[in-house]
Amino acid sequence: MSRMLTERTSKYESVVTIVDIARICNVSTASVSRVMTGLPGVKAEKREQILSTAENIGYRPNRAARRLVTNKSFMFGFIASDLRNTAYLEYFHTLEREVRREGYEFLIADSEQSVERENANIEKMLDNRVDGLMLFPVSDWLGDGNTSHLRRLDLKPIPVVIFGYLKGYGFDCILADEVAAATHLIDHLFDLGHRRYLYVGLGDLLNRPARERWNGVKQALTKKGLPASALQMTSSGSEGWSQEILTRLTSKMPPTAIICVNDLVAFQLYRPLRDAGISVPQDVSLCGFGTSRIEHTNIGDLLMPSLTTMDFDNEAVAKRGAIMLLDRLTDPSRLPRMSRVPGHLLVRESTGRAR
Amino acid sequence: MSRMLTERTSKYESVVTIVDIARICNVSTASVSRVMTGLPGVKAEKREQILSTAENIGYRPNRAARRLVTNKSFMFGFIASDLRNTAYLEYFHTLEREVRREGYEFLIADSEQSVERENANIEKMLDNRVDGLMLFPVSDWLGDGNTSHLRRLDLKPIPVVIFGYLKGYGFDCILADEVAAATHLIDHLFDLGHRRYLYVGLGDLLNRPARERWNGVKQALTKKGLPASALQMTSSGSEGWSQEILTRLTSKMPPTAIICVNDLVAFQLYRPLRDAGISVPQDVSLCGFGTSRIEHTNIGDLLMPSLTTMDFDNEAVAKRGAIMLLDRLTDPSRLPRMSRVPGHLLVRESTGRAR
DNA sequence: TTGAAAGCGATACCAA
DNA sequence: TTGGTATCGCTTTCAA
Repeated sequence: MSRMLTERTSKYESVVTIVDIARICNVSTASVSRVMTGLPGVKAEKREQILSTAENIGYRPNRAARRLVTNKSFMFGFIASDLRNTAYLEYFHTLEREVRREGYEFLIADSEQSVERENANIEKMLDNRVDGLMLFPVSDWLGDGNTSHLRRLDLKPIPVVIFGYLKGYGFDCILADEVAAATHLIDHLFDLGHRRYLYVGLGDLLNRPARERWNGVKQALTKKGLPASALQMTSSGSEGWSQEILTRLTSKMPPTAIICVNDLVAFQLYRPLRDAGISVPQDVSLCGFGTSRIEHTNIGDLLMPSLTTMDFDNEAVAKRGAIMLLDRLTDPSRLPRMSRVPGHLLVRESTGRAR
Repeated sequence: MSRMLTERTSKYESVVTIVDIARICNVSTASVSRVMTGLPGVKAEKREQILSTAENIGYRPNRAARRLVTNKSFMFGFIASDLRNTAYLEYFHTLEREVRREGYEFLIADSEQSVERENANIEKMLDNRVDGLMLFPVSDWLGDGNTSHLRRLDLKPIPVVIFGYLKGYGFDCILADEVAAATHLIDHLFDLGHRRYLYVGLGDLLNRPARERWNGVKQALTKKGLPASALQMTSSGSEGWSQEILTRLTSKMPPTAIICVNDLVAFQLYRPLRDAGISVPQDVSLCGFGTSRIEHTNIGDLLMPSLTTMDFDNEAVAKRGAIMLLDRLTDPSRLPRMSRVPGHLLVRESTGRAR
């Protein structure tokens, strides 16, 4: 602290407070505060003077002090289940834009797929008295139903929007409609004449979106009276499972359409299929879920053939989520909602008529 | 505020403070504070009692109050020049890991390529009294030298690390060595027998990394006594410029190697080249800069042929940046440094011997 | 329309 | 090893 004071006498500007302004303008700190917070009850002339001296001496309100007395932080918390996933960027970007005009700042934390870390992050956010929380729950990825630590959060009078699926709590939820997406995809393939399908999952037996996609595929096929075959893999290299797929493709009754749990998995099939002399979509149709983008460029568009996929509009999800949070902020007593955003089919080159 | 109080009597837990603990344990708030901050000078027995009652009644220190009195925020600021760029994720992820154990939280903001917004973000961070700031300057992208607003930041006694290039200020800088990277790339191609090169930039005449890459290419070629030809484009669609490239490739003395300003630009050439019947690397070698990753998967690896590129280790950059910040935190008087991290060449299928 | 003063919830100094 | 208390910068009654 004392070093701080000596530093202030060095090259650094000193920090000014409302007391300085009050002294200069010969008014009370109360009046300065009224002006700074935009409250009425200060004569226009004084207001002007206060505003201009504040500007002149470079006054900036101390957020910590303001937070302490108002018990509001003017901050939102954003907790991602795994920030390495680029989809969060799109979410965050949109969310930030949506609430920026309301003057909120963002505290961000990464749970890295760990329930313990998620809990610690929530505690941090509460310690900071965030005015609202956007939470991408780890439970969506681990699928072990381990959500009891969220009970404590539910007891707090703070608006929370869950970006994912969670029931039994008083939170608003927003998520993509995976089942409907799977249904659309099957419809598309069915219309092209496909009757034998192969679903390829990858190390995602517990992952909620992947599970819902698979369920959606099964339901849709069952409704059409068709059998569904799934390949669930856990390895991360493409070696083993792509080999297995090739084997099935060269069997007596091979699948004519392959549905991958996500675009990335589909991408990894391009090379093994080409090396085996199997053409897409002439020999087999290929499609995925969710669009992999890098700076506005769809990777699935670049590949040859370009990949048919069920795209989810992350921006739309984020916008709806932001609205949910803002709504709850103004009316904390409203009933919690769960909202599912439909995806849309991007038909590209990788799907064609069944041979 | 009154609503808050009524709410506290409803389903929500009430908020506890050190006063509550002090009363229950029959000690002063000073002692409680000492225990909570881990300071010595409290008898073991009392310490135990305080700790357990704190645990029991669910006490959590109020960050705002602590910040106000200590004049430290225990927060770092992270200002990205454009968060839509996925590279920031890798940076943030690593930075967060590196400083997490020190107990810092993260305030995040997006400048969206706007100097005005960058300045507003800096003000926000200062208002929050962040203990350190990681700034990706917009000037690196706009290249208009508009950095005067950073002077005010330079006058503050707060550690800042610039992730990018900036001179004339007292900040530490960390960035990738683009010129050396370009040199390596040329060396690689030269060794393969290439003598006629085409550099393809895209809407990045002002973008600092792109400029440095082009400069590096020019320098390297000049040193070898070779001419350099560049194509600078501003359109975002690949239509016009890819046509121009095809024209050059079918001219009398066509380039045998194409160097793209980044991987994404290279990706967009795959289709037009294939459609024109030009094979890579048989007819022309192709390479880029920077690796485009989606969740650990290198896109350049998936494409056929896979793309040769100069990769930059964002994790290494982030780690060095974190160390710089931590170093300056402990010794504010050290001289500012500028550190360049070398890239490394990923030789893949898209480059081969000159024909 | 104004100002005096009482907090907000911690920390840290000083005396005991 | 303790406790009393001033303090951080601001908001917000309450009286004037």
